[in-house]
Amino acid sequence: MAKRITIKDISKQLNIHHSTVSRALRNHPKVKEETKKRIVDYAKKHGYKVNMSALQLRGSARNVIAVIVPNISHHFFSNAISVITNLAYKEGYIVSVFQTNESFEQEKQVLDSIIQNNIAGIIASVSMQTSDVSHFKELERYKIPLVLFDRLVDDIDVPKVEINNFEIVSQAVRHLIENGANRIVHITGSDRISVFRNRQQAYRHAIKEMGIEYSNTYMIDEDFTLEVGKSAAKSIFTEKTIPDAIICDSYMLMLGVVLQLKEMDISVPNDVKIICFGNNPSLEVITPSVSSIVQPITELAEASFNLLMKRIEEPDNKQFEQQIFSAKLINR
Amino acid sequence: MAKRITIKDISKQLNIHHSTVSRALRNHPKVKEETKKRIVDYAKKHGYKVNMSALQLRGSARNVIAVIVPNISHHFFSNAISVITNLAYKEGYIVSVFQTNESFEQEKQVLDSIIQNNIAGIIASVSMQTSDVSHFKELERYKIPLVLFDRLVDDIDVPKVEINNFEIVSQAVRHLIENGANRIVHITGSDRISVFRNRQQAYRHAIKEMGIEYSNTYMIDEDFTLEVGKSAAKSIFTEKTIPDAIICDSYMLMLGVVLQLKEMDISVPNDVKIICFGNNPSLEVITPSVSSIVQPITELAEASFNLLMKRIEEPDNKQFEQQIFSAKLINR
DNA sequence: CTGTTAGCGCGTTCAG
DNA sequence: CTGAACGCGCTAACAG
Repeated sequence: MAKRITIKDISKQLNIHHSTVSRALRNHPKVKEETKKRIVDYAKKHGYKVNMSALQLRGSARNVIAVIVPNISHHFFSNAISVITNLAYKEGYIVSVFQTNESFEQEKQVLDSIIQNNIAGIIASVSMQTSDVSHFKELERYKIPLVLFDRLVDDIDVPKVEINNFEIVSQAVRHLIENGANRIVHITGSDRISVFRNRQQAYRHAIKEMGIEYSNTYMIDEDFTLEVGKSAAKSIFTEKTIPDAIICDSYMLMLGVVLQLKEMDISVPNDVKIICFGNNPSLEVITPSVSSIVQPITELAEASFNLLMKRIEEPDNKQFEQQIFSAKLINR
Repeated sequence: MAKRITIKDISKQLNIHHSTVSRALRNHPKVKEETKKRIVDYAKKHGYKVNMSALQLRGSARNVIAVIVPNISHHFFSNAISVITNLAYKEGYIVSVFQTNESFEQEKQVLDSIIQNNIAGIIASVSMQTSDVSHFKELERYKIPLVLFDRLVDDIDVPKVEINNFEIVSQAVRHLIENGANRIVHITGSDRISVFRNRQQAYRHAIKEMGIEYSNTYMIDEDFTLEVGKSAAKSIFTEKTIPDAIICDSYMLMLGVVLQLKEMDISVPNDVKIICFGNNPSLEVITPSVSSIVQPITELAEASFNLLMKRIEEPDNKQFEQQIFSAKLINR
């Protein structure tokens, strides 16, 4: 049962004290070049690798960043994770991903295991079912910095990164109305989450402002899957008054909606215009064509990461920035 | 600077030796119920959490699984990661994701940092530029179990999970030819990777078998992006003989191809039929319509995870299973 | 320049 | 049933 080689193994073999070996490997100035060379050569030859667990235990290093998202496989989140992973890697961090599956319970468990694992910092998008945030507040006690992105909650004071949800949805509503719509439905997430709450407020505010009476907010508080989108469309389009436009807060939901409308022989965009949130390049070739709100995912992810780094470097700076990036409406 | 609470802190407060505290928290039988209760209550009240780094250092626990993929944001991989993360979580593991960006160098570095971090096991899909596998072989020395999935390499003896690439591509070729195609181009990855090599062999074998002369394998050994797909199409469709069908090994490449053909006013599927690999639900609503080869991602991910668990539980069992799952051709 | 010592948090001896 | 001692791998402080 070969064990992994340690600093002590090297020290025994070379008859040098293990602290000297440690110094040599850390490139400490006060080690004779010759012994340093011997040590480094031996280490390389025998595949010595530091044991991070030991460093973590000593408190001298925390090299893992946690990213918490509701669903890794959603295009928006997987892109964000991809960007964060590359940035983190450059800074010497590893990324662990955690998936809450939109469940409050799982989110709490996830935070638990993060605390157990000596993690350097967290970038999180909260689950749809999160209302109570005490589990996030608990992180303070363990001095684990937290940055929220996209799916924010209000009652917690940490750096936050989001897009201009209010403005972009207002713009979307105006755009639809100017193009003849007057029965717009908004398919969205739980109003516990500020992203969705802001969008809902924008929606209501804008249709009122434009003098429209019809208002229909269809709230979904589970994972945004294609199936959920289908059943949303089914229920919306069997009401007495059916809409002539849809604003959909998720790409996946939109796919479901489009498929359902196809089945019901409702034509897009003739009978119903659709605008959805989403950067999926497939949108370019999707028919019927759907306008979309493109989010600057890379910028969001970069900003989140940079804010986290700042928090890690200056743990006592309690000035929490809130950064807002602009999404763009692409008309198709 | 509040530190995190440890077993010793509890022991001091309660005037009990820390070893007893440890036993109580691990629910060791020989601790008086009363003291156990005192300890557990105190621990819960003050938010005690085990320090995993300490456990790892002692060698009593490794609770992190690494997943290595070329690009996290590709639908196939993000789905696999999502499935693996959920399974791992149930078994008490955390998942760290690593992205090689299709680079051999980064893959080597990734393995380095995995070794440093005392990781329990690895599920990997190799990068496009990987030919030499010595960095993977090095894992043996550190007793870190490895399972390869989807993107395999031959010269290494570990459990492997893949789909029936040869059969499904043969089937795709036959399907195209039976539907009138006789100039099929295959847009694929590097032949260093067995997935792509198998598909290329299947392609060549099948067109030969069907008595077709035209043969065109377009190999790409970088990340499968939309842009790469576009430029592939551009170069393919400016040759003297242009194809009437395409088999495309990636969804993203296919999107690029379709966009480029649109620009060139080449009609799909009238002028060119396309079959691509991919499970993206967008395929249902993409126009022009594209047939696709659907991979059983969930099964692949589950199998990989289970094989890894087996390797972790029986590290000395050198019987390496190779599991093959069936993809399905969906005609559109 | 190098060796000694101590301790990070924990669980497992081995004694009582 | 509980306490004392040890060591996992590493580095920092101290002593030569």
